Amino acid sequence: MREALIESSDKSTTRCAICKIRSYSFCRCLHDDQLKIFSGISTEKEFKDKETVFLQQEDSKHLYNITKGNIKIYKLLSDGRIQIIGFLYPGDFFGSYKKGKYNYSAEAIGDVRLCVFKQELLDNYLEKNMNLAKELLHMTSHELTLAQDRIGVLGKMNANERVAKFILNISEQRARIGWQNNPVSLPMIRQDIADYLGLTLETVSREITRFKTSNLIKVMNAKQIFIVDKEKLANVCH
Amino acid sequence: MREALIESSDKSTTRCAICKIRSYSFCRCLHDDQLKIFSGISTEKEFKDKETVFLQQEDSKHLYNITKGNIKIYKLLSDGRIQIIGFLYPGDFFGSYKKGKYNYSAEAIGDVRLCVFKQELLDNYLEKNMNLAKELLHMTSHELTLAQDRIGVLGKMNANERVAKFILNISEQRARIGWQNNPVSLPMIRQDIADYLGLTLETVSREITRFKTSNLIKVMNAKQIFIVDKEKLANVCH
DNA sequence: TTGATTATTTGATATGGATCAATTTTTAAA
DNA sequence: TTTAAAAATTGATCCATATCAAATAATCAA
Repeated sequence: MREALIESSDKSTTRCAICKIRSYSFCRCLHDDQLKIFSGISTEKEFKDKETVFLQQEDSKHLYNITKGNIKIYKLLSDGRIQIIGFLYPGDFFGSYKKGKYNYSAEAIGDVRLCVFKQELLDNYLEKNMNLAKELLHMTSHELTLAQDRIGVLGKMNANERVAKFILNISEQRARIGWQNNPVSLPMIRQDIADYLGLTLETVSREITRFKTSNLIKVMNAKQIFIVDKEKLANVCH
Repeated sequence: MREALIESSDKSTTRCAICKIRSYSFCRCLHDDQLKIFSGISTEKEFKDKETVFLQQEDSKHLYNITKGNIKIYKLLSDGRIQIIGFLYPGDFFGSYKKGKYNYSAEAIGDVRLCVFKQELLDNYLEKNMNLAKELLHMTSHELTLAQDRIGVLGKMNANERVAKFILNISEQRARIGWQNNPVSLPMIRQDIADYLGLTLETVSREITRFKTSNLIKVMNAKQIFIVDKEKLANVCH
């Protein structure tokens, strides 16, 4: 778990002020004068591709906010089966703001930059700032609705529908943070998509091929997918 | 959607003070003097078996807290497929405390009593009471971890494991609110269990029969299951 | 570059759970 | 009670997806 501390406390007083993803993050509710204090209770760290941020069984001491790159959070069954809970984007937070154990493991996909909050410090700050508490509540609540959507996908949808929904979701997610959303770039490998959708990598590959054959998408390369007919793709999954 | 208003505002000033499930609910953080005010911003309503509390597409205006009975929350796909998101117990809350649409539909299982909060009123009260906001954040965060656990179950576990985990979860849930947890009583029908676990009712029935045959459980009747060997049952699913 | 490793696609076969169907049990109504 | 309706069980068959296997493509290190 190599971690590089990027900015010292001296400079970091202005880190939040110049943060490019703040408008997508829970700290967007803070006023300019609060940002200075807030910069002080967080540090920024970098992680390389496949580097572990934390493991499920570890004591939870931090809350993380993604400022650059993607994170995958996953659960491991005792026999090695993996379930990926989510692929996270800049502005998403993960970890835990209360004591206990982490509920999942977190790993970097590609180069990642994270804003790290110590639990107690964040908790203390919440105490003084109702806006932040409410914003965190809103975002956690939103996470919950996303998780519930996924329960619906995994419980009732077939392979065809799951893959279609995945492609559309990724596209929407990217649009949300102002990134190019067509072609959709998939930073994760097929095995990860499979572990996310509760399928095997072979099935994922076959379904993508099927969408390609029926001209709903174009596969530029394994990690770049161009949506040719968004409407038809949407019809597949609802 | 017949709804019976149980207590008038006059008497309700003490309703929270005598509430038996408050210690399991997000309002447990309130002091005695705050309870009087809190009673004023909520009303209690009763629902009968199979009665709808709200539907997914409706504008979300209320947050509900269960004081008696069970609620099932579910999603409906366009072709009629149902995914049950959760079975809720006294002390659990559901609905929405922010404007928008409900993310699922809610229906009573058996006779149910609910504490109903109007969004704006609750939101205003949150503004004045940091403890309550933090408690709601904690509980929402806990809901999120439960939802993530379910993603793991639905994404990676087979029928055998899902049913075992379901029985154990229900048992633990009941223990949590101080109810008898063995034999486990299942208030919902097999179809509901199937729609919760992403299986068919036939498969659920067969798996229960299998556990019965291999002496892990005793089926007193369809809705009462006695766990004979908790350890072995737990070994099935982790 | 070249070989080695990793990722992806495609094919053949197996299987867990769905589907279809019939019977039994339980619950509710008359 | 008796009957009707709903819920649950059990059996037979089918199919979507997993598994096993091989070929191809992309990436990385030397």
